[in-house]
Amino acid sequence: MSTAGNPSGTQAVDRAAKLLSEVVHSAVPVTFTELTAATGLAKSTTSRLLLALERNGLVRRDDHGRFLPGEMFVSFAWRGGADTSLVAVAQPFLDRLGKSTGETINLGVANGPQAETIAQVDCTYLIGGTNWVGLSVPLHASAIGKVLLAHGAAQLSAGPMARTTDKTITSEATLRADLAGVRARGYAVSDEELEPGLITIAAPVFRFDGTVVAALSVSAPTSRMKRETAMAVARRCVEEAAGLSSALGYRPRARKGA
Amino acid sequence: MSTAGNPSGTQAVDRAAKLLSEVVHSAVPVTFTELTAATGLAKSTTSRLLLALERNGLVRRDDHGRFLPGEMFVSFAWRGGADTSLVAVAQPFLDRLGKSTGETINLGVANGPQAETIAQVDCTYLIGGTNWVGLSVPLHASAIGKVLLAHGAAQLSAGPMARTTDKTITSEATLRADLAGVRARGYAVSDEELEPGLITIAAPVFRFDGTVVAALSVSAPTSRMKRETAMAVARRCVEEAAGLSSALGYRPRARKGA
DNA sequence: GCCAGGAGTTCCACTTTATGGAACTAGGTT
DNA sequence: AACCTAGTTCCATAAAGTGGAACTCCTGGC
Repeated sequence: MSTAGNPSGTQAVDRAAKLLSEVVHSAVPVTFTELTAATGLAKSTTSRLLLALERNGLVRRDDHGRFLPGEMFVSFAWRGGADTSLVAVAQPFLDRLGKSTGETINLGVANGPQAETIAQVDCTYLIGGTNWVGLSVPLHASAIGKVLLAHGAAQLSAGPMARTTDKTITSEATLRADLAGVRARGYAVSDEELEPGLITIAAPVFRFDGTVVAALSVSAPTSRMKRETAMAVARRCVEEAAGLSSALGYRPRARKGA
Repeated sequence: MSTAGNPSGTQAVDRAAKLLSEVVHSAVPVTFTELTAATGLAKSTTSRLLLALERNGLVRRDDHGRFLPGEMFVSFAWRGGADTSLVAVAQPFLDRLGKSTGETINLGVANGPQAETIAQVDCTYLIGGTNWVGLSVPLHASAIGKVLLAHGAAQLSAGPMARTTDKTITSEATLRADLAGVRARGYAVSDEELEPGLITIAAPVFRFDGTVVAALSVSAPTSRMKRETAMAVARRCVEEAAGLSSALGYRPRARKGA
């Protein structure tokens, strides 16, 4: 009647999915009336579809009759769905960042007293990063590690900080100052601190509750990462990390979602 | 054609939901063919419905074209859907336990060095527990706390253990022995260890990965909780806790789900 | 206690939309 | 190259979904 133009014939399912999406993406329980308004469907249609969704465990009602995501979502979440699918959610953001910078992109998380790379997009040049997925690097020397440290997502192990290049930060005071900078700027830089000739910039990925769960990074040889380039790259990196955070339910300042 | 007898007219949505359910509840990615077989739908129908689900972010395909839960599920999980909905999932189990014992039922989780009550069903007697939701109790003196401790879901704070009654366990060795008993028996008992005249029995609630996330408890005045009653109550409590665990995706011994 | 108004569900004639067999396309295997 | 197997697109058919109106159930006002 109004939306028109469905690629193929699946109106009922599409409408049901739209309702579901409203329910799931809302931060608070949604009322029947809000749903009819949001989707523009007739009351009768909305009612029937919601009943079907409820019957199938896709939505449930709270004690005021408002709609919440159903058993299927909850069960998925409890089964650890989130833990196993960070890479999948992140992929589009990595790809985009890779396309716009041309450099090697990585996603890293804390793994004990190290930073582990869990996803990568290869650079478009002949000279660049090899495959780092599965590799763990020292927290204090890598950009990803510094982001995780700066936001309390990882803790340094007790021992002294290993030196891997002559630029590696090994003093606790220097590191502390650097981490403060990371928080202030919104991104971390490792300028030949891990390997000579390698510059990496990394930005934090936040979860719904504001905690940092991962870091997104761009790595390039010093030859391709001059000061001005670095600024632009850092901005893009922060942008994509913010996009990913948002996909994970992070809402920067507001407490109640739209 | 076969299933027949739908309460009301929503075939397409029901079928789509069934497909979705297969995908979400499977431990591993599901192939197109498995889905046609599992649901008994025509290839063309399956194809159209899956396309619709995919278009709406309810399923996605891995690189082999197999189906996985989509962005909507992942996003829900990352937003902490699990954290906020334990009570909702648990409610039916609490209610059932409350109905069959008539006593005060609680659900508790670890909160720092204490056990916090997050849900309750009031007892059917005039004399019984007041409202404990939101209250935190010492780990070593409460049944819920002992369950959490016994399964590594909570850690005692460093200081000495506070005595609240003359039966409170305050020696580390005694507590350690008691916790071993909790693991062996499958439930914990606090017999006037928190408050004189109060007996509580608690059983662990497991998550998909076998870790304990909460404890389910039955509390009664000593006057109503004699030895034989206690045994029956403990059995019911363990039963319901197991049911709840199962709802959270926990599969006791098997690794692969049904 | 009764009536008014809002919220949601059920009914039913209408017709749009989903259905499934068959034809078709895309990979992979012998 | 011929032959499977897996999956998508087509299309006539009819079954399923649609929405307006009637109906039921609450809730609050007076």
